[in-house]
Amino acid sequence: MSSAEATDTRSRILEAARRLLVDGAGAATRMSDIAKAAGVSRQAVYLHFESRAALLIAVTKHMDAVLGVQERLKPTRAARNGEDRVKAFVAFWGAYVPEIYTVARALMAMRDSDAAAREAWDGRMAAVREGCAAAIAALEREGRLRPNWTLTTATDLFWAMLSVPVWEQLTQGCGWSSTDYIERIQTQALATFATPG
Amino acid sequence: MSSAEATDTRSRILEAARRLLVDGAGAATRMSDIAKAAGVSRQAVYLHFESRAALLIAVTKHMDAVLGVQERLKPTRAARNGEDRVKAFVAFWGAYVPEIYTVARALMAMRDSDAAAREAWDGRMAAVREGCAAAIAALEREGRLRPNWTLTTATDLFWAMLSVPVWEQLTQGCGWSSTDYIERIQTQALATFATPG
DNA sequence: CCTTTCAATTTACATGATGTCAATTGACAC
DNA sequence: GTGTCAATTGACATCATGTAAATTGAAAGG
Repeated sequence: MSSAEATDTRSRILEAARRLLVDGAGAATRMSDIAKAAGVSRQAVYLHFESRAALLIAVTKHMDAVLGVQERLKPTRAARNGEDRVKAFVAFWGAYVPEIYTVARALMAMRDSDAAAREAWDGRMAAVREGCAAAIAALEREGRLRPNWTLTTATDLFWAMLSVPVWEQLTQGCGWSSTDYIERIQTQALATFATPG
Repeated sequence: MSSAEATDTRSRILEAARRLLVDGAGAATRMSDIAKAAGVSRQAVYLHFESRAALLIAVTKHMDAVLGVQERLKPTRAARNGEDRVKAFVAFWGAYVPEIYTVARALMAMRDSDAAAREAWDGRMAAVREGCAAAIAALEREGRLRPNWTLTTATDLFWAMLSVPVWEQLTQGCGWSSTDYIERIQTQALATFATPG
């Protein structure tokens, strides 16, 4: 069955790309590396993906399915107050970023040269912003958002605190563990945005 | 006088590069663009600078001189207490980044592919970290550093808050003005690190 | 059995950037 | 004049992405 084989090859490419991006050369991974790892010719990759950018974008989607993002987000939605929600979202994010980091970096690096990559990245980040906005809104509903902030400005800043480069600098550069990152960003977010309990 | 002419050409290249990076195509600026703008051949650029990375690094140094970094840092050192010092450093940074931003971006983008660029960038960022550390240390000397933080962890996080990508996201992405940025990051830094007045 | 179809292969090529090399020009200094 | 040195010109190497065309091989279906 040719279409089943095709799907199979496509998946093999996707998996090979994911593996190389996560464990291998990271953002420096080339199309030929991926082809070799998948056991196909370089041109076969272009048969399934329009461009390097399209492949990277497909890998991120593939990973979301594998990692079960929706499942991981449940505690966030279950939070019973604003403070819990902020903490839950930071905890989700702090556990999630390490798994997508190298792929995210590759996509980020392509933003300058490829419009599709830029759009895909912006879309993912817009989804993260939604999560930030929901947490801030929960605080605000309880009257616990500090008067310095509006919904928008607090969301902007919370979102920036959670950006991938910040995570990168703190964990890769400063040697923070995942737990360190989560606890300290939770602390900062509450100190910044929430009125004392 | 041949050596005077050489210096002159070198300066013209540097200035052309600076102009293109700041006002022109930004990080996408090519060696040939710079040569054309300086009115010399592309190869003449390589006569003065080993590589694109070396040229970018030279541009940042050139800009520090032009922008008078030391002068701008004076208010920071003149601050009479920790809170003032934190605020002064954020104010300095918030006024400084817009001027170096596009050049910084070009250098950042080269980090992956060029070791010299990476080193140069890390060096600049290490200097910024010094500024962060000094401000945090001033707070701590007054017993106003919140007990959640150590000198190191607070410096790490303050430094990350001031990173260029955060500035970029807030000002370019979220539309914050320079004043917005300065005021709000000051607020966040004090809320996070300083015990209430 | 033969033919169509379609994924995949092989090989070659186009492009666009950085960086290298060698021969040449032109001006100024001694 | 002759040597020196910056700069020019033009060709070339390299390395990655992406394109194109001809070919193979296997499965599906009359």
